Amino acid sequence: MPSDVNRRSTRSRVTSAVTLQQVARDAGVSLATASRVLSGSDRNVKQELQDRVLEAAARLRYVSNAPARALVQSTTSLVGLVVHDVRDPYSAAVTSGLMEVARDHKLLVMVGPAYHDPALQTEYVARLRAQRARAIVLAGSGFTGGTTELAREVEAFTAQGGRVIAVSHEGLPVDTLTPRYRDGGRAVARHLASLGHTEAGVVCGPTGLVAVQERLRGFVEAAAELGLTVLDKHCVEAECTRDGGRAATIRLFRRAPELSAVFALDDAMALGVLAALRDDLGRMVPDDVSVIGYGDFPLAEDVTPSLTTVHLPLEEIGRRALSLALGDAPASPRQLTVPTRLVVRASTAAPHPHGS
Amino acid sequence: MPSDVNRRSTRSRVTSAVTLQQVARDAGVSLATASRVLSGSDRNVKQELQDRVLEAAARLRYVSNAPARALVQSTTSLVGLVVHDVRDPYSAAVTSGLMEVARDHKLLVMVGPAYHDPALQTEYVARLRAQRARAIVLAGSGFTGGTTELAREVEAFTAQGGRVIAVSHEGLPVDTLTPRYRDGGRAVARHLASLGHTEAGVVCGPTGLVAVQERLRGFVEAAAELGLTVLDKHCVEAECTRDGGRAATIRLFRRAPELSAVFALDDAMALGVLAALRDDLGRMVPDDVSVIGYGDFPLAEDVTPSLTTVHLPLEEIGRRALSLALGDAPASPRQLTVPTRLVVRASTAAPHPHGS
DNA sequence: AGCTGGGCTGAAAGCGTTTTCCCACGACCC
DNA sequence: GGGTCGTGGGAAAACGCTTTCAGCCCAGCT
Repeated sequence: MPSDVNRRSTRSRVTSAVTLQQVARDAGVSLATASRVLSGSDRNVKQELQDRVLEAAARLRYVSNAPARALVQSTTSLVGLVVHDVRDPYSAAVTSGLMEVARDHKLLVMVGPAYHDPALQTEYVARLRAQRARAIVLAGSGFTGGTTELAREVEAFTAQGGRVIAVSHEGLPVDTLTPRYRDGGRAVARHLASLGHTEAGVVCGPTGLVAVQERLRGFVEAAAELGLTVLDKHCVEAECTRDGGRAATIRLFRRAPELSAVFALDDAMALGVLAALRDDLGRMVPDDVSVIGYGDFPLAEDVTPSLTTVHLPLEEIGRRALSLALGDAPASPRQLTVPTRLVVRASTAAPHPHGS
Repeated sequence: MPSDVNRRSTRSRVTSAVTLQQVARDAGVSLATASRVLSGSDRNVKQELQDRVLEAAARLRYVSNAPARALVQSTTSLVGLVVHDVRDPYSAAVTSGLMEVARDHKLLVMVGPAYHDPALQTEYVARLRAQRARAIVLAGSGFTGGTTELAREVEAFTAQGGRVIAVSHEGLPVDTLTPRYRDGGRAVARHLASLGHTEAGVVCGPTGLVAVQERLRGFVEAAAELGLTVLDKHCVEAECTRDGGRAATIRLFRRAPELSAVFALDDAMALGVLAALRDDLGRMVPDDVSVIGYGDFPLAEDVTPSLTTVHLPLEEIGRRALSLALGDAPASPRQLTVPTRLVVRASTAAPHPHGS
């Protein structure tokens, strides 16, 4: 075995990476043979040479240069994921599910937060296109409008052979995966009606978001059918945070102190609803007021009382999105859905008799 | 302008990506000139040619092939981040901070969860090395031992010119960034002592984790100095979750019902402590018992009562880690620290007079 | 014995960039 | 007016890999 290799691995400030050429030389074979052994080609290589190559590669801690590989194979093992904000538990759940699949396929995941900014999202897709990512999952929660630049960029990406899956988006010419938000809203109405509630208030997020619109719509539709009264003025809008929910609840009960149930269109807001009822309004949940959230984020189970809410299978969405992205491209964009499901916990109960 | 370019952009199932060669041809210049214009070279190019190239590039929606670029420049715009679990709020905070810096430098971030598994971590570093990532931040929270394979891999990465920053790790030959956990523990003891507490219990996470050990150590040291009694048997260990904290608290108060203060070594556990005191033990916080957490995760402010806890500047750690990684490599590995800080909220108060 | 064919190996092309090197062209100076 | 320099453009090499293609060797057949 040649000794110049050893010399190079001794003490220099920065050695450049070990190349396949070096492995080949070290094993006494040609570049081609080394490549065949290490890149899992279908060509046979005699056992002895194989061993020599593997041994040399291990000794030098060789890992193949992915960019070089990408260049010749014109495909990478990279996938991109665009989320709203990595700190947001919804984004985190989708990410986690997606990474599970990524690991099975030995793919690396590039994650980028878009903070609900279409321009950021577009820029990010462009950079993923430059990287020749194999697939992109857009899970930054869809806004209505402002997506034509994004659509252009997505088109350029798919044109060069990349696959894109959008979650809860609309207006993109790609496969789209959407939770059945409306079903969840309907289930909430059914649940409240079946408990005997006759009137409910809604604490609502920004109505510009598709997800919010759909949740509300399902709820209102079903409520109407079931005789559950939901007045427009009992539907207060606020920021999609705990504080937003709290403030909204205070406003809501100032207008309608007699309400026996509140539906928060998001779990974070539901937390605020609980806080407001307990700390600001002195109402017991669920004895005086029932509270329902939407999303079923990890803490929903842990708060007191534990939160009745609509479960979104976010990890499943992440898994499914990437699985789809790695499968064959369909002839034309598909609209796919995932089910939502009401999870009844301790924050809902029959209304207090004195109320009605 | 040649028309074969237009033809190619019409309707074929999968067009391969636009290349610089095509842009050059389209602009009527050489490959070299096109490259100089688009890659921000320092060579001058006459204004007219520049315009032609830029116009062609925009028209074709050209983005340069990052792998090809990486090959020739032998550097990429990719950085790797290893966390424990993307769903974990601590990991998320570090990630978020790091991504901020990444965006400023136009870097893409590859995130991988290691789930406290050294082997996974090692494999991940190897794959990032293959990608020729520019830097890696290891923020998967350090375990004691089992890291020699990881160290090897990290060394191979730095040998090929990559930079590595470890957060809360030990035993790696790279710059290490660690919160001053012990200071935080000391501050907790001081706070409790100054409120007049004379004895405290501890709800403790897995003692195998460096972070846990240090937090506890600082607390115990300072407690001893200040005359705050912390008996070994009042130090109960459990899983680092809400449920773990809850169960541990019940055990703790069965042994020592007279305790006026509990220090949970992690906020998630502190939530469990609050739940146990309220729901299982019927104690008021902070009137009957003071509770302190550690970590200051986003919800600490939102629970009731809001949680006094030790703030870890996780986003700052993320930012700083990547900034360090992008800076010059020091002659020898540095040990860097970030401050921790007690945040006093509503879960701590002077002990109830009837107790002492 | 001479040929054929199968099984392996190695030389070389090519992937899309950046960058070096060389050349042409004016301007400038003596 | 001829050399020298500076400026800007293009040809070609190089990056590290995969893969095609040609070549070698030996077994098997006629």
